[in-house]
Amino acid sequence: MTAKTKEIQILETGELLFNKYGVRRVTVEEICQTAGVSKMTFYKYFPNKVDLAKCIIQNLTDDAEQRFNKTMRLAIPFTEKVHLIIEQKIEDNERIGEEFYGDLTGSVPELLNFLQGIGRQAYKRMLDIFKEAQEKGDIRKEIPMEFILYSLNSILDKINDPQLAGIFKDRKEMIKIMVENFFFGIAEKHTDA
Amino acid sequence: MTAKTKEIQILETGELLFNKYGVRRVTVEEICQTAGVSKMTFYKYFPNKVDLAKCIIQNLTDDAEQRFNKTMRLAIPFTEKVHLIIEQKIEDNERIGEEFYGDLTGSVPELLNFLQGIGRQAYKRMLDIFKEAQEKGDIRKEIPMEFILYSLNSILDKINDPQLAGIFKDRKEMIKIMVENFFFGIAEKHTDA
DNA sequence: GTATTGTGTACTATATTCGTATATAATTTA
DNA sequence: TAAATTATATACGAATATAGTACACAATAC
Repeated sequence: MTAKTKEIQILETGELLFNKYGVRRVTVEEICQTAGVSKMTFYKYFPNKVDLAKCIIQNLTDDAEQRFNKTMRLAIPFTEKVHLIIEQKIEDNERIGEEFYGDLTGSVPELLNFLQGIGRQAYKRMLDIFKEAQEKGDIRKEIPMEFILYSLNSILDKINDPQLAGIFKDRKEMIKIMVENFFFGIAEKHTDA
Repeated sequence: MTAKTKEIQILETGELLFNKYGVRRVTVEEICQTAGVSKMTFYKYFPNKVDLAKCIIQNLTDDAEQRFNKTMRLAIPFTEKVHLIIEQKIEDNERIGEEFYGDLTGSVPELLNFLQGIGRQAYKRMLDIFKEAQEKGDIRKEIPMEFILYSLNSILDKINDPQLAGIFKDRKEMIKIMVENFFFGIAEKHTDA
């Protein structure tokens, strides 16, 4: 039927189940049964459940990075680019279900560090892009890069703040608002680049 | 804040979590924490988790029955009534989430019997209504009531058939098609009653 | 053939969950 | 206020579920 390797079957099944129920509520055996794979095969490819989750997140992140780079290389005005990036960020977040994400920060604390690590990498990439944009004149020159740095960190932290989560109807809405506010609050007004 | 009793808080929390994750994946302690209730209080009102699930289903069923009776007492044509009933049935099904329902028939077999019992009660009520409808001329007289009985049973059985589940995109779609087919396949054609 | 890859079962150790006991706090009622 | 009711928090043993491994065997690829 499917010419997929067992490893890919496990990865796809994991993504499906984790998105639906979160990491905590899903067992290794359940993944195996759903994927049509024996437990031994699972442990051949992944040391444990949390590592599978990490692997899935890593794949999703790599995908997101590729799309991000692709968009950044486009020869379009900066503001337009930012719009595309925001839309992509929202799409990216939709690919990790609310339950999956909830477990990352809550019941499986090990994954929180992992995710924060990934966040920091993304943060560095963004910083380079902002520096470049500032040199090009897309971001106001008088804003210290340290402030942008601080603001970005602030956003990354707040994403996991339960108090803030209560203000918005869901996480996606929160991210949308925050990212839009961040970008367009610092963007130099200009109609074309 | 909420003037709700602890028992109602537990019931509402249970409905919420069971609908989202199914009975199997939710623990008693989780219900208690989410409901803001101690475990002792839980066991004061409910002997165990499965019994809570039963209670929730019973409540939903009672609600559905009330709405059903209300609709049946309306002075409108039979076909119109059937349309309303179908819509209600679909709404009823939407109130029990896919995951909740899945656990009822799968991992928590005790609940299957319970649900089938409820199904049989509903079945008796329906039968009376069909008899009345047949006398009134809303259903073709030449159809033996035994066949209607058989067809109804057949539908109730098939709802839990995993093979059939694969044919439709989801359970709701399946029920909609089956109920519509059942009703309008036996309905006497007439423009008004 | 013979590697390779995968399966199925059984098994132990560990972790989770259940349900209860107990002592204490908060609230209601008389 | 005193007594009764209701809820909580913690701890606990028992039952259950899950993790991860060992082993013997089957299917498939080369």
